[in-house]
Amino acid sequence: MVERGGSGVPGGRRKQRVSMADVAKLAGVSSQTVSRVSNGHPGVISSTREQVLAAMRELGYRPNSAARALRYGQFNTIGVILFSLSSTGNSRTVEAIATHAAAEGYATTLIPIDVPTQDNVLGAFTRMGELAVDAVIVIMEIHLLDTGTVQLPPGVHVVVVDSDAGDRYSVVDTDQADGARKAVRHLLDLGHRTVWHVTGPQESFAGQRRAQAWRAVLGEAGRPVPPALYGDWSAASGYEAGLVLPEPPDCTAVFAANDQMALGLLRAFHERGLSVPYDVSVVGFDDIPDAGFFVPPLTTVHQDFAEVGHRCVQKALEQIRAQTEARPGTDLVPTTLVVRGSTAPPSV
Amino acid sequence: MVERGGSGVPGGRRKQRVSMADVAKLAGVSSQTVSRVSNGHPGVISSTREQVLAAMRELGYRPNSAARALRYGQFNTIGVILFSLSSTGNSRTVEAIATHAAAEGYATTLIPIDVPTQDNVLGAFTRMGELAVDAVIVIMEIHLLDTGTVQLPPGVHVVVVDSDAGDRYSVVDTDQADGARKAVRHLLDLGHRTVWHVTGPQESFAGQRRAQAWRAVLGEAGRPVPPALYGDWSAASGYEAGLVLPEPPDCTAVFAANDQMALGLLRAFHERGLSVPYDVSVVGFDDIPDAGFFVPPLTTVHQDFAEVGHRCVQKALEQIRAQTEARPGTDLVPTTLVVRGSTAPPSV
DNA sequence: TGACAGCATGTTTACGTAAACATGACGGCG
DNA sequence: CGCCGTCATGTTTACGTAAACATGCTGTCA
Repeated sequence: MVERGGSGVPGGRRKQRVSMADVAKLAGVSSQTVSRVSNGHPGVISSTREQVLAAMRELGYRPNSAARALRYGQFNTIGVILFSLSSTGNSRTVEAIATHAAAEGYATTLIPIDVPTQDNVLGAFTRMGELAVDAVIVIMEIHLLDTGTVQLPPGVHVVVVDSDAGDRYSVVDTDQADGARKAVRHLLDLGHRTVWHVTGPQESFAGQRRAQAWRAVLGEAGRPVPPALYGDWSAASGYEAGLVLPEPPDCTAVFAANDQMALGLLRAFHERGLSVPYDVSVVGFDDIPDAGFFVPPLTTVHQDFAEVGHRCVQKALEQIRAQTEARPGTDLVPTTLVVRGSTAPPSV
Repeated sequence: MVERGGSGVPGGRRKQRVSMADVAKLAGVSSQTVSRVSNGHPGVISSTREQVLAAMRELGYRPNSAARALRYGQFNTIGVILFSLSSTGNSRTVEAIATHAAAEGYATTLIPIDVPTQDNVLGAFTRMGELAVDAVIVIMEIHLLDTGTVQLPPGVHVVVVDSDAGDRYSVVDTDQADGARKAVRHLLDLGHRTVWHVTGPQESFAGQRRAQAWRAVLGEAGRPVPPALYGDWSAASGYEAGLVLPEPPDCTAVFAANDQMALGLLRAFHERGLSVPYDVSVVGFDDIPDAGFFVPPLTTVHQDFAEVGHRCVQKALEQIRAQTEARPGTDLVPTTLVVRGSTAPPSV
């Protein structure tokens, strides 16, 4: 391949990118015609089109998306701000977002926040303004955002996941409360007198909602409400909780705020010589792929992360296309209870 | 806020974006001076700088990254092509990529491939050419890529994860073989006569490597090589395998190619009334966060996904900065064996 | 036959930024 | 006192694309 000589660029780094002008020159047409071919516009006679396509192939032409974005004022990109990708649901939500966005011709840009301090979140939002993004999906406890200082750049649309900010933002979330209700009611229906609860981290909105619902169901049913045990989503914290829970018949049923903590519980009970589900019933939340293979298989609340991601993209695209501001409101994705082997009527 | 009147744009959608020219007009300077302030260039007297900054604040100016990218010929973005984000390690690798990229001022764009057919991969690569990306990290069995038809756009740098394509691409991967060796040796050292193996999917490069190493270690030690049981990474497939493995003393040790299949094994053995580790020892691979809370806690090979992601970014940035083509070669990240409660000397 | 519609294609311009070059004022030194 | 270097700032231009407008040719119908 020969170094292009005609380029007026003096010395240094040669230009690697093939532009429309290059294609146009080779095909012997104007760059506008190349543009029309490139975008499939009508009004190009087929012989010309063929010539242009041939030139494109020969030079390996690819449209420059920066120039396109500049021209159109759009990036065809959705940004996702998140704290951690490792947390159970996030990666599945993000995957769904990326897949659906791709199907709509949008790319997905990740904006990770290593430590969820106010400063970092703020920084991410600031950076985001400079980022090539048409809309942003925030997967994070929203209370980190709303100290008032954080100003979203205008023209950027926002959808939020896992949050109580439905009054200010457009929110999509799993119906945490309903899921938790299903879990607790299932245990009560089996005949348990009451249900213990291992919570998520206290600053987690999802965790709070699950705990609230747990408390509410017990209250409505007139059952005693045992003290909550505080976990942090990790199996380790579930294990810790499992070691300090009282023996049956004081505790015959536990609702863990997620599956990993439920796993920790299972291990703790196993070590204590308590049989699940005969001595103690355990219900989790999330329905991670492995949940069916715990010992025993875990009864849990299934979250449809894919649907959450899907709706996020829908909402974001709606906003982009309609040029609307985020319409506040919360969109709840329903859950289902998956009954497996970790729950049974109390044996006492 | 008042609709700007001076804009020559007729009718329709008003321009939302504030440009340097707007800031310049308000501050009473040229747009070049605004550019200098925006980029922290020297040679702007502080009073002028203040004026410009004030104007920026007042108008809410944010640099337009499309224009920047066009000017610089760079996007400050790394693309990640992947098949699934849900697979154990991928989400952690991607998270590490995103974090390290962000630290270097690069955004991370996800290019998901829903079904790993040749067509789709090809499509992703084609799209990628149009995508605003300076380098690409491919997390995927590479053999899907190299039928020869797939042509990477020139000027895009590539790093590959989980592949044997070290002769053509720059590859970063966990040292699969060494990890598997450690697992098998650990079991032999405990006194087991031989070790059974539940593999990953046959088209997985990582799975192949682990299986090869397993076979090699047994061969070197002069032990019989039992038939491999074929799994697909899922706990379900591990469970299936666990149901058909022979009773001790024919089978006293199993090496599962990942932790989820090991989990399935544990459940199968539990159902069969076999005690782990007294009747059968089990070793996994990955060291997922929950592995320590399986029943019993799983002995497994720890993969440093974060390091893999880190090195990917390093390599990608090296290529971008040096304007070098991908230097072929494989960079292996070491593993560690984490011994927990699922392995013990054979009781027979 | 001439005017005009319709169509393929070319030319101009703008998108927002920043490098390269131009300008002009001021101060120091011969 | 005048020349020139330095420094703050302005002006021009190019990056690649595509809309808007311009051009020129062909064929048709009055």
